Amino acid sequence: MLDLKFVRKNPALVKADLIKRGDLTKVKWVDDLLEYDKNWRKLTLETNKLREMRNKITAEIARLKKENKDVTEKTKEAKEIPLKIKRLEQKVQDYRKTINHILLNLPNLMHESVPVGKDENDNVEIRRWGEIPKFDFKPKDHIDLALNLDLVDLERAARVAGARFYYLKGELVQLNYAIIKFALDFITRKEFALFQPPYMLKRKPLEGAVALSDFEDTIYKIEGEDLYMLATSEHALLALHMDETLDGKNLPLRYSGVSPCFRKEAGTHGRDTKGIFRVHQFEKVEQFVFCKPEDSWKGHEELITNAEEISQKLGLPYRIVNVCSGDLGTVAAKKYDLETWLPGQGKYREAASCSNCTSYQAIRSNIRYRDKSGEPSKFVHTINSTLVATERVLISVLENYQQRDGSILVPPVLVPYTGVEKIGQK
RNA sequence: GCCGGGGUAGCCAAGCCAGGUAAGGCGCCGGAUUUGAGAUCCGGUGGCCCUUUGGGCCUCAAGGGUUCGAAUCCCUUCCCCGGCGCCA
Repeated sequence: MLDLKFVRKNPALVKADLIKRGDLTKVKWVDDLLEYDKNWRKLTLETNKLREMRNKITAEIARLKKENKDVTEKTKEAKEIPLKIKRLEQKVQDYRKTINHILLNLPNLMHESVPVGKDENDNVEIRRWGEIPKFDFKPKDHIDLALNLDLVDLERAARVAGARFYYLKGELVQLNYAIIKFALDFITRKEFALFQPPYMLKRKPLEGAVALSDFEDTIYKIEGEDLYMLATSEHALLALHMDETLDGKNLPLRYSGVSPCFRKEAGTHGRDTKGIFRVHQFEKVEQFVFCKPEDSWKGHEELITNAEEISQKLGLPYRIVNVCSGDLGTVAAKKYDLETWLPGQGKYREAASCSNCTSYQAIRSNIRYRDKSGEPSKFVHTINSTLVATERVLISVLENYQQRDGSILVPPVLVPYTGVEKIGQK
């Protein structure tokens, strides 16, 4: 979320950003926020004055008792204060809750390079890599390819778990783990520290990472417990340093998480319903960086470069788009999507996503750093990016490496991991 | 899941039984001293608010209660350690 002190000083800036996002209803919230903040500060001061008075009388009583003097008079005087404090405190808390609620629902400030636009159609392509493969036959989509080779079972998955679930089978399971291991080796060489995080998180750490609407739209809740299924290891890696003040000389902290990801995919009915493109669970290797504010934009470029390098090594053509203001999401200040070419669909589709969240997650999660002892702490910046989301990569490999006979060549860099050069050879 | 012991500042800890200004040590930062380093000495070392060379409030795992006053007493929850149980 935004820093209250920042909004206090720069309300016009915050409003202008909301207009750029096309989020006009929230513009008025900024004025409301300032009003609540004013009242909150006024009552906080009053409460503190009362506390001061109480503390003084209390100390007086302690002193008199030590001298064995009568305290009934003072005690009577003191008895009246706590009730007043309690009443005021309640109001202070109410204001604070309202303020926090507004802050939690205001989106991040965007970087100036974010294109203004309404939806994904306004995203701006900034570069392409790779030759779009030419086939001397009509390329199949990943569903036909996988079903023909008996590499997935979607019907039985639907019967036992529902739509958007799948059984991966045989060599596709091997390929899946080959990609994960390949990615882990890659990111280890880049000196990222590996983490396999908890696959469930409590509400509080999650609130530090995501927009509140995500709790309804994307995140699965465990019934009867304060636990939520992990939607991405990004959330668990952020939570790792919740409420901590990091030592500035250890920054940046470069982490990589590997985990399954569980998502409700609410509101996507009718889109990408077939196959394993949009599913309720998948595996992902993630990059996550805690850094100083002045380093986050450079870091953002580094993470997308890493994701691109993986696609290049796998030989998968892709393009990078700069996601526009209307499609950006609440927490990111800027986001690149990496879209790989899918011959079966004849278009580029999202395979990875790289966001600079600036201080937005750090403030929500209360993660600071300090350069020198005695200096005031500052909020860190956080950056996250997919390295590989395995199911999306599986689709891309299947479609780009398909052969006329329906078999699939294994990308050369994966052969050491799969032990075979071709999938589905009779 | 049951029984027992715990959670105090960046870290280690005293205080809790018996309510009355959060000891002490380490680390770190700054200063003094020194040719330099070390040793020594002095000061600092979380968050918030205000009329900001200053002042005040909050902070002893979290939340509530009792009290003029709670780290200390009572209740609830979370987490850690040990033992038992269960277990891939």
